[in-house]
Amino acid sequence: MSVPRLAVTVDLVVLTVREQRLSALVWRRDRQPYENCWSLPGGFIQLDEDLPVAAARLMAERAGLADVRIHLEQLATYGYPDRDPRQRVVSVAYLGLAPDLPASSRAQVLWQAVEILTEADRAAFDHRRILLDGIERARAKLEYSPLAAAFCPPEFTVAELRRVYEIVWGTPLDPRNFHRKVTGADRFLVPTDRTTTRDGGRPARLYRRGAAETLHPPMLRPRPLSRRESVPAP
Amino acid sequence: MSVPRLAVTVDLVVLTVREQRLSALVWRRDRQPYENCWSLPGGFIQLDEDLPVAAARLMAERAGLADVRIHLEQLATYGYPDRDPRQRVVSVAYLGLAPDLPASSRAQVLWQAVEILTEADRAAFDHRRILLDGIERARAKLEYSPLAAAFCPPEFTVAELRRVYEIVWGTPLDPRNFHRKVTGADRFLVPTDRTTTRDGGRPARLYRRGAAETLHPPMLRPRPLSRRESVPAP
DNA sequence: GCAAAAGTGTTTCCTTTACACCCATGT
DNA sequence: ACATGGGTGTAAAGGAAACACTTTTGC
Repeated sequence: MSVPRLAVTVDLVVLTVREQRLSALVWRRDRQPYENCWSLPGGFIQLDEDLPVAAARLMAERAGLADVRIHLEQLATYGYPDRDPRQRVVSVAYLGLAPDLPASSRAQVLWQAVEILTEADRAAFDHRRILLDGIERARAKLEYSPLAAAFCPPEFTVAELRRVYEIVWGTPLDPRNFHRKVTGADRFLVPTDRTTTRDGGRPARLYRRGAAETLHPPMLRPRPLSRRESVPAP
Repeated sequence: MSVPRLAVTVDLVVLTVREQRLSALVWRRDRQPYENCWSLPGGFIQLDEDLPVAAARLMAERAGLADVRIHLEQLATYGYPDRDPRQRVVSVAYLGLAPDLPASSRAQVLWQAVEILTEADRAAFDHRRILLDGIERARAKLEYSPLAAAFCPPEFTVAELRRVYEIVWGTPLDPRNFHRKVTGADRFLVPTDRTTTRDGGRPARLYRRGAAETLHPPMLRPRPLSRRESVPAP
């Protein structure tokens, strides 16, 4: 028996926080299939190319984000037979978290708020599913990793970091308790000797990312409320 | 330019708890490459086959676990160019968690304790790396999901479940507090009206898996101890 | 001075931990 | 009777949430 060979792509879910919205980098399609839909930036991998290398190359070539240090991690692989009507394609999705960068110079590539992308399904292929998986991964990662800082510029204030959490999770957080938690977490933030007043009010200390790879203790997002108790009658 | 086409495989990390050890299902290789090494069960995907379908098929064909309800989830995808010396192969790894089952009838497929597999590197390809990733995923999943029960038979006691946690994490747990936590977690366990004395002592209630997909509150594994404090002088 | 945002202290509540103690079986 | 493991009660310790209050800037 012969071994079937398939086309393999890497697709990129690149997220950022801009204008108070969680946004993703999308490609506006101007031809079939899925003309006038959006798709994730991506492309075929080369025969001699490792997967993370392909992801970095496509980040430059198709997302227009060359020479930018962006956190990139593998998300998942999608391969059901009819996901691309032209041919069988297995796609390895990567998740990228970026600070608020200018979009690519190409008009075809733009940042778009994720609510707009996910509410009306104008997505090509199964890219809405992939985007949703990437968003959920990002939300979960903020709890146990210091990756919220990947959405921030190299130096940032605690309040800016808090706004990242609030926007990605869609939940308000207490500024005082948040401050204590993140400054107390082990090697999450390293203070600089500089401050800024760019957010108004009293000058805020600027921080840089620390060396932590996981957060101890974690920053748990408020849960909807899960216990079976109700208020007992008096 | 033409689209490169690659061979795509699914490889299986199937874990179980047997004889007080976390064990994986491995294939004993009797030919080149990597003759006399172990490899993970797996195989090429078919052209018209979805990835989870291929994983289920290979679980039956190559792992010898047909008609067994085993939790299967995608682990990660491995694709660096030289991982298979014969040809470029991209491999989508799946993680399976199984109760203590008899091994396949085929002598080539057997359960092996993971410490033995990972300590001396007699692994084919990058299968040691894949196995380690699968083990870490399983350890992490026990915290936030009810998947520990996937290692147990359909009906099990709290103590049997606790032994799963202890063996997978390699940590002793307080039986009393463990009992309270798992029986208190929302829809983790549903009590039956039956008991067993198969572990000796007072009869223990038998439970079945509940409908929960995540654990609230989570079962956090004891952390090594991370704070920077030391004992201050009096 | 006043508004605005940063940051600290304190109280309350709740979860987790440690462990004493009782329970129900096999031998 | 007594050994063995199952299961409950409870007090102490630790962490999170709520929020009053102080600090430091811009205007």
